[in-house]
Amino acid sequence: MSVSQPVRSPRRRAPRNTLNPDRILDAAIALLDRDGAEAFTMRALAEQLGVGTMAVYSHFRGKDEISDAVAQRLLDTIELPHTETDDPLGELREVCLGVYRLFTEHPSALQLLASRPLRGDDAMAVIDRMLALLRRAGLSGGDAVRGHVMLMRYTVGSALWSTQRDRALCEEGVREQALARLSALPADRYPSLISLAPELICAQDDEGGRYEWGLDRILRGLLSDG
Amino acid sequence: MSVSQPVRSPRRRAPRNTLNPDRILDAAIALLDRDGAEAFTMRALAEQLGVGTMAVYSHFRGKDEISDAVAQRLLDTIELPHTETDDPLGELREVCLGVYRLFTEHPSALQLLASRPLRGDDAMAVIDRMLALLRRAGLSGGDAVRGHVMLMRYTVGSALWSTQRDRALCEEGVREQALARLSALPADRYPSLISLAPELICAQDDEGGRYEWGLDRILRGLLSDG
DNA sequence: ACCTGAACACCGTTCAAGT
DNA sequence: ACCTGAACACCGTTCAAGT
Repeated sequence: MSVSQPVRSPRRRAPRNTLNPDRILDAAIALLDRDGAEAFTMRALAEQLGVGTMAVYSHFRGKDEISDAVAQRLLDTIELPHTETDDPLGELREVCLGVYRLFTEHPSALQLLASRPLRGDDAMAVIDRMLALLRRAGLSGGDAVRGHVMLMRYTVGSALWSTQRDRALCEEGVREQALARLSALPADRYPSLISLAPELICAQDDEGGRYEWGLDRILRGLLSDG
Repeated sequence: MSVSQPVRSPRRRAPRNTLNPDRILDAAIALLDRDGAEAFTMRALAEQLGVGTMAVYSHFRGKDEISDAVAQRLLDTIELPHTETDDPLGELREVCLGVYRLFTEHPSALQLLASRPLRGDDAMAVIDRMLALLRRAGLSGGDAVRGHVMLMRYTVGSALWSTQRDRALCEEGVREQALARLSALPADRYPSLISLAPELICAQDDEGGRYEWGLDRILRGLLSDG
Protein backbone atom coordinates (compact mmCIF):
# COMPACT_ATOMS: atom_id res chain seq x y z
CA MET A 1 0.00 0.00 0.00
CA SER A 2 1.21 3.46 -0.85
CA VAL A 3 2.20 5.52 2.14
CA SER A 4 2.99 9.03 0.94
CA GLN A 5 -0.32 9.34 -0.95
CA PRO A 6 -3.05 10.96 1.11
CA VAL A 7 -6.01 8.58 0.79
CA ARG A 8 -9.02 10.82 1.40
CA SER A 9 -8.50 14.22 -0.19
CA PRO A 10 -7.40 16.15 2.91
CA ARG A 11 -9.25 19.20 1.70
CA ARG A 12 -7.46 22.43 2.58
CA ARG A 13 -9.44 25.34 3.94
CA ALA A 14 -11.42 26.73 1.03
CA PRO A 15 -10.62 30.30 -0.07
CA ARG A 16 -12.94 33.02 1.13
CA ASN A 17 -15.58 33.31 -1.60
CA THR A 18 -15.74 29.89 -3.23
CA LEU A 19 -19.40 29.61 -2.35
CA ASN A 20 -22.51 31.52 -3.37
CA PRO A 21 -26.20 30.62 -3.59
CA ASP A 22 -26.05 29.94 -7.33
CA ARG A 23 -23.13 27.54 -7.11
CA ILE A 24 -24.88 25.74 -4.28
CA LEU A 25 -28.12 25.36 -6.22
CA ASP A 26 -26.28 24.12 -9.29
CA ALA A 27 -24.57 21.47 -7.21
CA ALA A 28 -27.84 20.54 -5.49
CA ILE A 29 -29.65 19.99 -8.79
CA ALA A 30 -26.74 18.02 -10.20
CA LEU A 31 -26.68 15.87 -7.10
CA LEU A 32 -30.44 15.29 -7.18
CA ASP A 33 -30.43 14.34 -10.87
CA ARG A 34 -27.41 12.09 -10.55
CA ASP A 35 -28.02 10.26 -7.29
CA GLY A 36 -31.70 10.80 -6.45
CA ALA A 37 -33.61 12.46 -3.67
CA GLU A 38 -32.56 10.11 -0.89
CA ALA A 39 -28.88 10.84 -1.61
CA PHE A 40 -29.50 14.59 -1.39
CA THR A 41 -27.70 15.24 1.88
CA MET A 42 -26.11 18.33 3.36
CA ARG A 43 -22.91 16.39 3.78
CA ALA A 44 -22.98 15.07 0.19
CA LEU A 45 -23.79 18.53 -1.13
CA ALA A 46 -20.86 20.05 0.74
CA GLU A 47 -18.51 17.35 -0.49
CA GLN A 48 -19.62 17.92 -4.09
CA LEU A 49 -18.76 21.57 -3.55
CA GLY A 50 -15.38 20.69 -2.04
CA VAL A 51 -16.18 22.42 1.19
CA GLY A 52 -16.90 21.66 4.85
CA THR A 53 -20.48 20.68 5.65
CA MET A 54 -21.26 23.84 7.55
CA ALA A 55 -20.08 26.22 4.84
CA VAL A 56 -23.43 25.91 3.08
CA TYR A 57 -25.21 27.27 6.14
CA SER A 58 -23.64 30.66 5.54
CA HIS A 59 -25.81 31.00 2.42
CA PHE A 60 -29.00 29.13 3.26
CA ARG A 61 -30.85 28.75 6.51
CA GLY A 62 -30.95 24.96 6.10
CA LYS A 63 -31.92 22.07 3.88
CA ASP A 64 -35.56 23.12 3.55
CA GLU A 65 -34.59 26.51 2.21
CA ILE A 66 -32.31 24.88 -0.35
CA SER A 67 -35.09 22.51 -1.41
CA ASP A 68 -37.47 25.41 -1.91
CA ALA A 69 -34.92 27.32 -3.93
CA VAL A 70 -34.21 24.28 -6.10
CA ALA A 71 -37.91 23.81 -6.85
CA GLN A 72 -38.28 27.49 -7.63
CA ARG A 73 -35.29 27.52 -9.93
CA LEU A 74 -36.39 24.44 -11.85
CA LEU A 75 -39.92 25.73 -12.32
CA ASP A 76 -38.49 28.92 -13.76
CA THR A 77 -36.59 27.00 -16.44
CA ILE A 78 -39.75 25.72 -18.11
CA GLU A 79 -39.58 26.96 -21.65
CA LEU A 80 -42.63 28.68 -23.06
CA PRO A 81 -43.41 28.88 -26.77
CA HIS A 82 -42.17 32.23 -28.02
CA THR A 83 -44.50 33.27 -30.77
CA GLU A 84 -48.15 33.96 -30.32
CA THR A 85 -49.99 32.01 -32.98
CA ASP A 86 -53.69 31.85 -33.67
CA ASP A 87 -53.70 28.28 -32.35
CA PRO A 88 -54.18 28.60 -28.58
CA LEU A 89 -54.82 24.89 -28.27
CA GLY A 90 -51.52 24.00 -29.88
CA GLU A 91 -49.69 26.46 -27.63
CA LEU A 92 -51.44 25.10 -24.56
CA ARG A 93 -50.28 21.66 -25.55
CA GLU A 94 -46.72 22.95 -25.80
CA VAL A 95 -46.82 24.58 -22.37
CA CYS A 96 -48.18 21.43 -20.74
CA LEU A 97 -45.57 19.31 -22.47
CA GLY A 98 -42.88 21.67 -21.20
CA VAL A 99 -44.02 21.19 -17.63
CA TYR A 100 -44.27 17.44 -18.11
CA ARG A 101 -40.80 17.30 -19.64
CA LEU A 102 -39.28 19.25 -16.77
CA PHE A 103 -40.67 16.84 -14.20
CA THR A 104 -39.70 13.69 -16.05
CA GLU A 105 -36.20 15.02 -16.68
CA HIS A 106 -35.77 15.98 -13.02
CA PRO A 107 -37.65 13.21 -11.20
CA SER A 108 -36.17 14.08 -7.87
CA ALA A 109 -37.42 17.64 -8.18
CA LEU A 110 -40.88 16.17 -8.46
CA GLN A 111 -40.33 14.09 -5.35
CA LEU A 112 -39.17 17.22 -3.66
CA LEU A 113 -42.35 19.07 -4.58
CA ALA A 114 -44.42 16.07 -3.53
CA SER A 115 -42.99 16.03 -0.03
CA ARG A 116 -43.38 19.73 0.80
CA PRO A 117 -46.14 22.29 0.37
CA LEU A 118 -46.01 24.35 -2.80
CA ARG A 119 -45.07 27.95 -2.29
CA GLY A 120 -47.62 30.24 -3.87
CA ASP A 121 -45.46 31.97 -6.42
CA ASP A 122 -44.02 28.92 -8.11
CA ALA A 123 -44.07 29.06 -11.85
CA MET A 124 -45.98 32.31 -12.15
CA ALA A 125 -45.02 32.73 -15.78
CA VAL A 126 -46.33 29.30 -16.71
CA ILE A 127 -49.63 29.81 -14.92
CA ASP A 128 -50.14 33.21 -16.48
CA ARG A 129 -49.54 31.81 -19.93
CA MET A 130 -51.90 28.89 -19.42
CA LEU A 131 -54.64 31.19 -18.19
CA ALA A 132 -54.23 33.50 -21.15
CA LEU A 133 -54.38 30.62 -23.62
CA LEU A 134 -57.45 29.12 -22.00
CA ARG A 135 -59.21 32.45 -22.23
CA ARG A 136 -58.19 32.86 -25.85
CA ALA A 137 -59.61 29.41 -26.48
CA GLY A 138 -62.97 30.79 -25.39
CA LEU A 139 -63.26 29.78 -21.72
CA SER A 140 -64.80 32.02 -19.08
CA GLY A 141 -62.58 33.35 -16.29
CA GLY A 142 -63.80 30.76 -13.81
CA ASP A 143 -63.42 27.90 -16.27
CA ALA A 144 -59.93 29.07 -17.20
CA VAL A 145 -58.87 28.89 -13.54
CA ARG A 146 -60.48 25.49 -13.08
CA GLY A 147 -59.00 24.28 -16.35
CA HIS A 148 -55.51 25.35 -15.50
CA VAL A 149 -55.66 23.55 -12.15
CA MET A 150 -56.96 20.49 -13.92
CA LEU A 151 -54.13 20.51 -16.44
CA MET A 152 -51.51 20.93 -13.71
CA ARG A 153 -53.00 18.09 -11.71
CA TYR A 154 -52.98 15.76 -14.66
CA THR A 155 -49.46 16.76 -15.59
CA VAL A 156 -48.04 16.35 -12.09
CA GLY A 157 -49.83 13.03 -11.67
CA SER A 158 -48.54 11.81 -15.03
CA ALA A 159 -44.96 12.75 -14.31
CA LEU A 160 -45.12 11.11 -10.90
CA TRP A 161 -46.66 7.99 -12.37
CA SER A 162 -44.11 7.77 -15.20
CA THR A 163 -41.04 8.26 -13.08
CA GLN A 164 -42.21 5.74 -10.50
CA ARG A 165 -42.95 3.30 -13.28
CA ASP A 166 -39.50 3.90 -14.75
CA ARG A 167 -37.82 3.35 -11.42
CA ALA A 168 -39.74 0.12 -10.91
CA LEU A 169 -38.97 -1.16 -14.41
CA CYS A 170 -35.24 -0.67 -14.15
CA GLU A 171 -35.18 -3.04 -11.20
CA GLU A 172 -34.13 -6.57 -12.02
CA GLY A 173 -36.81 -8.83 -13.49
CA VAL A 174 -39.78 -6.67 -12.50
CA ARG A 175 -41.14 -7.01 -16.02
CA GLU A 176 -41.29 -10.80 -15.94
CA GLN A 177 -42.69 -10.74 -12.43
CA ALA A 178 -45.52 -8.42 -13.44
CA LEU A 179 -46.39 -10.62 -16.40
CA ALA A 180 -46.30 -13.76 -14.29
CA ARG A 181 -48.47 -12.20 -11.60
CA LEU A 182 -50.93 -11.01 -14.17
CA SER A 183 -51.38 -14.41 -15.77
CA ALA A 184 -51.57 -16.12 -12.38
CA LEU A 185 -54.58 -14.03 -11.40
CA PRO A 186 -57.92 -15.80 -10.85
CA ALA A 187 -59.80 -15.14 -14.08
CA ASP A 188 -63.20 -15.08 -12.43
CA ARG A 189 -62.25 -12.28 -10.03
CA TYR A 190 -60.40 -10.11 -12.53
CA PRO A 191 -61.95 -10.86 -15.92
CA SER A 192 -61.13 -7.52 -17.56
CA LEU A 193 -57.60 -7.52 -16.28
CA ILE A 194 -57.03 -10.95 -17.79
CA SER A 195 -58.68 -10.29 -21.13
CA LEU A 196 -56.77 -7.01 -21.55
CA ALA A 197 -53.42 -8.49 -20.51
CA PRO A 198 -51.81 -8.02 -23.94
CA GLU A 199 -52.77 -4.34 -24.03
CA LEU A 200 -51.63 -3.84 -20.44
CA ILE A 201 -48.25 -5.38 -21.13
CA CYS A 202 -47.44 -3.43 -24.26
CA ALA A 203 -48.77 -0.30 -22.58
CA GLN A 204 -45.66 -0.35 -20.41
CA ASP A 205 -43.48 0.50 -23.38
CA ASP A 206 -45.34 3.59 -24.51
CA GLU A 207 -45.01 5.96 -21.56
CA GLY A 208 -44.03 8.91 -23.71
CA GLY A 209 -47.07 9.01 -25.96
CA ARG A 210 -49.36 8.18 -23.07
CA TYR A 211 -49.23 11.63 -21.56
CA GLU A 212 -50.09 13.26 -24.85
CA TRP A 213 -52.94 10.85 -25.52
CA GLY A 214 -54.63 11.90 -22.28
CA LEU A 215 -53.71 15.55 -22.73
CA ASP A 216 -55.48 15.71 -26.06
CA ARG A 217 -58.60 14.18 -24.56
CA ILE A 218 -58.51 16.61 -21.65
CA LEU A 219 -58.20 19.58 -23.95
CA ARG A 220 -61.08 18.28 -26.02
CA GLY A 221 -63.19 17.83 -22.87
CA LEU A 222 -62.31 21.33 -21.71
CA LEU A 223 -63.33 23.04 -24.90
CA SER A 224 -66.43 21.07 -25.86
CA ASP A 225 -68.43 23.26 -23.46
CA GLY A 226 -71.00 25.90 -24.08
CA MET B 1 -41.86 16.97 42.47
CA SER B 2 -43.33 13.53 42.94
CA VAL B 3 -40.79 10.88 43.69
CA SER B 4 -42.55 7.54 43.78
CA GLN B 5 -44.23 8.12 40.36
CA PRO B 6 -42.24 6.66 37.48
CA VAL B 7 -41.99 9.53 34.99
CA ARG B 8 -41.44 7.79 31.65
CA SER B 9 -43.40 4.54 31.50
CA PRO B 10 -40.59 2.12 32.32
CA ARG B 11 -42.08 -0.46 29.98
CA ARG B 12 -41.77 -4.00 31.27
CA ARG B 13 -40.81 -6.76 28.89
CA ALA B 14 -43.79 -7.34 26.62
CA PRO B 15 -45.48 -10.78 26.81
CA ARG B 16 -44.63 -13.23 24.07
CA ASN B 17 -47.23 -12.65 21.37
CA THR B 18 -48.27 -9.02 21.74
CA LEU B 19 -47.19 -8.30 18.19
CA ASN B 20 -48.33 -9.49 14.79
CA PRO B 21 -48.22 -7.99 11.29
CA ASP B 22 -51.79 -6.71 11.46
CA ARG B 23 -51.35 -4.90 14.73
CA ILE B 24 -48.18 -3.34 13.39
CA LEU B 25 -49.86 -2.13 10.19
CA ASP B 26 -52.79 -0.69 12.15
CA ALA B 27 -50.39 1.26 14.33
CA ALA B 28 -48.38 2.39 11.30
CA ILE B 29 -51.44 3.77 9.52
CA ALA B 30 -52.67 5.47 12.69
CA LEU B 31 -49.26 7.02 13.18
CA LEU B 32 -49.06 8.20 9.57
CA ASP B 33 -52.53 9.74 9.65
CA ARG B 34 -52.01 11.40 13.01
CA ASP B 35 -48.46 12.73 12.79
CA GLY B 36 -47.56 12.65 9.09
CA ALA B 37 -44.98 10.86 7.00
CA GLU B 38 -41.92 12.52 8.48
CA ALA B 39 -42.94 11.34 11.97
CA PHE B 40 -43.28 7.75 10.76
CA THR B 41 -40.27 6.29 12.49
CA MET B 42 -39.38 2.77 13.57
CA ARG B 43 -38.83 4.08 17.07
CA ALA B 44 -42.15 5.98 17.14
CA LEU B 45 -43.96 2.96 15.73
CA ALA B 46 -42.53 0.71 18.42
CA GLU B 47 -43.42 3.17 21.15
CA GLN B 48 -46.99 3.40 19.87
CA LEU B 49 -47.09 -0.39 20.13
CA GLY B 50 -45.65 -0.30 23.63
CA VAL B 51 -42.70 -2.40 22.64
CA GLY B 52 -38.94 -2.16 22.14
CA THR B 53 -37.81 -0.78 18.79
CA MET B 54 -36.40 -4.05 17.55
CA ALA B 55 -39.51 -6.11 18.25
CA VAL B 56 -41.03 -4.98 14.96
CA TYR B 57 -38.13 -6.51 13.06
CA SER B 58 -39.35 -9.98 14.03
CA HIS B 59 -42.37 -9.42 11.78
CA PHE B 60 -41.09 -7.25 8.94
CA ARG B 61 -37.73 -7.12 7.24
CA GLY B 62 -37.51 -3.38 7.76
CA LYS B 63 -39.18 -0.02 7.24
CA ASP B 64 -39.50 -0.42 3.47
CA GLU B 65 -41.41 -3.65 3.83
CA ILE B 66 -43.80 -2.00 6.28
CA SER B 67 -44.31 0.93 3.90
CA ASP B 68 -45.15 -1.42 1.06
CA ALA B 69 -47.59 -3.35 3.23
CA VAL B 70 -49.26 -0.13 4.38
CA ALA B 71 -49.74 1.04 0.79
CA GLN B 72 -51.10 -2.35 -0.23
CA ARG B 73 -53.50 -2.46 2.68
CA LEU B 74 -54.84 1.03 2.07
CA LEU B 75 -55.34 0.43 -1.63
CA ASP B 76 -57.35 -2.66 -0.80
CA THR B 77 -59.76 -0.64 1.34
CA ILE B 78 -61.06 1.40 -1.60
CA GLU B 79 -64.76 0.77 -1.71
CA LEU B 80 -66.29 -0.15 -5.05
CA PRO B 81 -69.95 0.43 -5.92
CA HIS B 82 -71.78 -2.82 -5.25
CA THR B 83 -74.55 -3.00 -7.79
CA GLU B 84 -74.05 -3.12 -11.51
CA THR B 85 -76.25 -0.49 -13.05
CA ASP B 86 -76.71 0.43 -16.68
CA ASP B 87 -74.83 3.65 -16.06
CA PRO B 88 -71.16 2.77 -16.53
CA LEU B 89 -70.22 6.43 -16.51
CA GLY B 90 -71.81 7.03 -13.13
CA GLU B 91 -70.09 3.95 -11.71
CA LEU B 92 -66.76 5.02 -13.15
CA ARG B 93 -67.22 8.36 -11.43
CA GLU B 94 -67.84 6.54 -8.15
CA VAL B 95 -64.73 4.40 -8.45
CA CYS B 96 -62.53 7.40 -9.23
CA LEU B 97 -64.02 9.34 -6.33
CA GLY B 98 -63.28 6.38 -4.05
CA VAL B 99 -59.63 6.42 -5.03
CA TYR B 100 -59.47 10.18 -4.65
CA ARG B 101 -61.11 10.01 -1.24
CA LEU B 102 -58.70 7.38 -0.01
CA PHE B 103 -55.71 9.51 -0.91
CA THR B 104 -57.05 12.72 0.54
CA GLU B 105 -58.06 10.97 3.76
CA HIS B 106 -54.64 9.35 4.08
CA PRO B 107 -52.30 12.02 2.73
CA SER B 108 -49.22 10.38 4.11
CA ALA B 109 -50.06 7.18 2.28
CA LEU B 110 -49.92 9.21 -0.90
CA GLN B 111 -46.55 10.63 0.06
CA LEU B 112 -45.45 7.10 0.72
CA LEU B 113 -46.49 5.97 -2.74
CA ALA B 114 -44.88 9.04 -4.28
CA SER B 115 -41.50 8.26 -2.79
CA ARG B 116 -41.25 4.60 -3.77
CA PRO B 117 -41.95 2.63 -6.93
CA LEU B 118 -45.41 1.11 -7.20
CA ARG B 119 -45.54 -2.62 -6.84
CA GLY B 120 -47.33 -4.19 -9.78
CA ASP B 121 -50.27 -5.74 -7.99
CA ASP B 122 -51.52 -2.70 -6.15
CA ALA B 123 -55.21 -2.18 -6.31
CA MET B 124 -55.98 -4.97 -8.77
CA ALA B 125 -59.67 -4.93 -7.95
CA VAL B 126 -59.95 -1.22 -8.68
CA ILE B 127 -58.12 -1.49 -11.98
CA ASP B 128 -60.20 -4.45 -13.09
CA ARG B 129 -63.39 -2.57 -12.32
CA MET B 130 -62.29 0.54 -14.14
CA LEU B 131 -61.32 -1.43 -17.22
CA ALA B 132 -64.66 -3.24 -17.26
CA LEU B 133 -66.61 0.00 -16.96
CA LEU B 134 -64.61 1.69 -19.70
CA ARG B 135 -65.31 -1.21 -22.03
CA ARG B 136 -68.98 -1.17 -21.17
CA ALA B 137 -68.96 2.52 -21.98
CA GLY B 138 -67.95 1.57 -25.49
CA LEU B 139 -64.17 1.97 -25.54
CA SER B 140 -61.87 -0.40 -27.39
CA GLY B 141 -59.45 -2.54 -25.37
CA GLY B 142 -56.52 -0.27 -26.08
CA ASP B 143 -58.49 2.87 -25.28
CA ALA B 144 -59.75 1.33 -22.04
CA VAL B 145 -56.18 0.69 -20.91
CA ARG B 146 -55.07 4.18 -21.91
CA GLY B 147 -58.16 5.66 -20.31
CA HIS B 148 -57.67 3.92 -17.02
CA VAL B 149 -54.06 5.10 -16.81
CA MET B 150 -55.23 8.61 -17.61
CA LEU B 151 -57.85 8.55 -14.87
CA MET B 152 -55.37 7.22 -12.30
CA ARG B 153 -52.86 9.90 -13.25
CA TYR B 154 -55.37 12.66 -12.89
CA THR B 155 -56.62 11.25 -9.60
CA VAL B 156 -53.17 10.82 -8.06
CA GLY B 157 -52.13 14.26 -9.24
CA SER B 158 -55.29 15.83 -7.84
CA ALA B 159 -54.92 14.20 -4.45
CA LEU B 160 -51.29 15.23 -4.26
CA TRP B 161 -52.13 18.76 -5.28
CA SER B 162 -55.00 19.06 -2.80
CA THR B 163 -53.14 17.71 0.19
CA GLN B 164 -50.13 19.90 -0.48
CA ARG B 165 -52.44 22.87 -0.84
CA ASP B 166 -54.15 21.99 2.42
CA ARG B 167 -50.86 21.68 4.22
CA ALA B 168 -49.73 25.03 2.89
CA LEU B 169 -52.98 26.74 3.80
CA CYS B 170 -52.99 25.61 7.42
CA GLU B 171 -49.69 27.38 7.93
CA GLU B 172 -49.93 30.78 9.56
CA GLY B 173 -50.90 33.65 7.26
CA VAL B 174 -50.13 31.89 4.00
CA ARG B 175 -53.48 33.04 2.67
CA GLU B 176 -52.74 36.72 3.18
CA GLN B 177 -49.23 36.30 1.85
CA ALA B 178 -50.50 34.70 -1.35
CA LEU B 179 -53.00 37.47 -1.89
CA ALA B 180 -50.41 40.16 -1.21
CA ARG B 181 -47.93 38.54 -3.57
CA LEU B 182 -50.55 38.23 -6.25
CA SER B 183 -51.53 41.88 -6.14
CA ALA B 184 -47.90 43.00 -5.97
CA LEU B 185 -47.14 41.32 -9.28
CA PRO B 186 -46.15 43.48 -12.26
CA ALA B 187 -49.36 43.72 -14.27
CA ASP B 188 -47.58 43.93 -17.60
CA ARG B 189 -45.71 40.65 -17.10
CA TYR B 190 -48.62 38.67 -15.70
CA PRO B 191 -51.77 40.23 -17.16
CA SER B 192 -53.98 37.12 -16.94
CA LEU B 193 -52.88 36.31 -13.44
CA ILE B 194 -53.82 39.80 -12.32
CA SER B 195 -57.14 40.01 -14.11
CA LEU B 196 -58.20 36.59 -12.81
CA ALA B 197 -57.08 37.28 -9.25
CA PRO B 198 -60.61 37.13 -7.80
CA GLU B 199 -61.27 33.75 -9.37
CA LEU B 200 -57.88 32.46 -8.27
CA ILE B 201 -58.47 33.51 -4.69
CA CYS B 202 -61.91 32.03 -4.29
CA ALA B 203 -60.70 28.93 -6.13
CA GLN B 204 -58.70 28.11 -3.01
CA ASP B 205 -61.86 27.40 -1.05
CA ASP B 206 -63.40 24.92 -3.42
CA GLU B 207 -60.92 22.06 -3.47
CA GLY B 208 -63.59 19.40 -3.06
CA GLY B 209 -65.66 20.17 -6.11
CA ARG B 210 -62.56 20.87 -8.16
CA TYR B 211 -61.66 17.24 -8.60
CA GLU B 212 -65.12 16.36 -9.80
CA TRP B 213 -65.24 19.28 -12.19
CA GLY B 214 -62.15 17.98 -13.97
CA LEU B 215 -63.23 14.37 -13.71
CA ASP B 216 -66.46 15.08 -15.56
CA ARG B 217 -64.59 16.82 -18.32
CA ILE B 218 -62.12 13.95 -18.60
CA LEU B 219 -64.90 11.41 -18.84
CA ARG B 220 -66.56 13.51 -21.49
CA GLY B 221 -63.30 13.74 -23.44
CA LEU B 222 -62.79 10.00 -23.13
CA LEU B 223 -66.17 9.07 -24.51
CA SER B 224 -66.62 11.66 -27.23
CA ASP B 225 -64.56 9.44 -29.52
CA GLY B 226 -65.48 7.41 -32.52
C1' DA C 1 -18.02 37.73 6.54
C1' DC C 2 -17.17 33.22 5.55
C1' DC C 3 -15.53 28.64 6.49
C1' DT C 4 -14.28 24.99 10.05
C1' DG C 5 -14.58 20.61 13.26
C1' DA C 6 -16.59 18.82 17.35
C1' DA C 7 -20.78 17.78 19.44
C1' DC C 8 -25.91 16.85 19.94
C1' DA C 9 -30.09 14.68 19.14
C1' DC C 10 -31.96 12.12 15.94
C1' DC C 11 -32.50 8.01 12.27
C1' DG C 12 -32.55 2.65 10.35
C1' DT C 13 -30.45 -1.45 11.24
C1' DT C 14 -26.93 -5.25 13.00
C1' DC C 15 -25.81 -8.11 16.59
C1' DA C 16 -25.37 -10.83 20.67
C1' DA C 17 -28.07 -11.74 24.38
C1' DG C 18 -32.04 -12.71 27.17
C1' DT C 19 -36.55 -15.62 27.92
C1' DA D 1 -39.78 -17.92 18.40
C1' DC D 2 -40.07 -13.51 19.96
C1' DC D 3 -38.51 -9.47 22.38
C1' DT D 4 -34.46 -6.72 24.31
C1' DG D 5 -30.59 -2.92 24.80
C1' DA D 6 -26.14 -1.57 23.23
C1' DA D 7 -23.73 -0.26 19.32
C1' DC D 8 -22.81 1.38 14.41
C1' DA D 9 -23.03 4.32 10.65
C1' DC D 10 -25.68 7.63 9.15
C1' DC D 11 -28.61 12.31 9.23
C1' DG D 12 -29.63 17.86 10.03
C1' DT D 13 -28.22 21.36 12.83
C1' DT D 14 -26.04 24.22 16.97
C1' DC D 15 -22.10 26.22 18.63
C1' DA D 16 -17.67 28.12 19.64
C1' DA D 17 -13.72 28.82 17.19
C1' DG D 18 -10.63 29.94 13.51
C1' DT D 19 -9.18 33.38 9.54
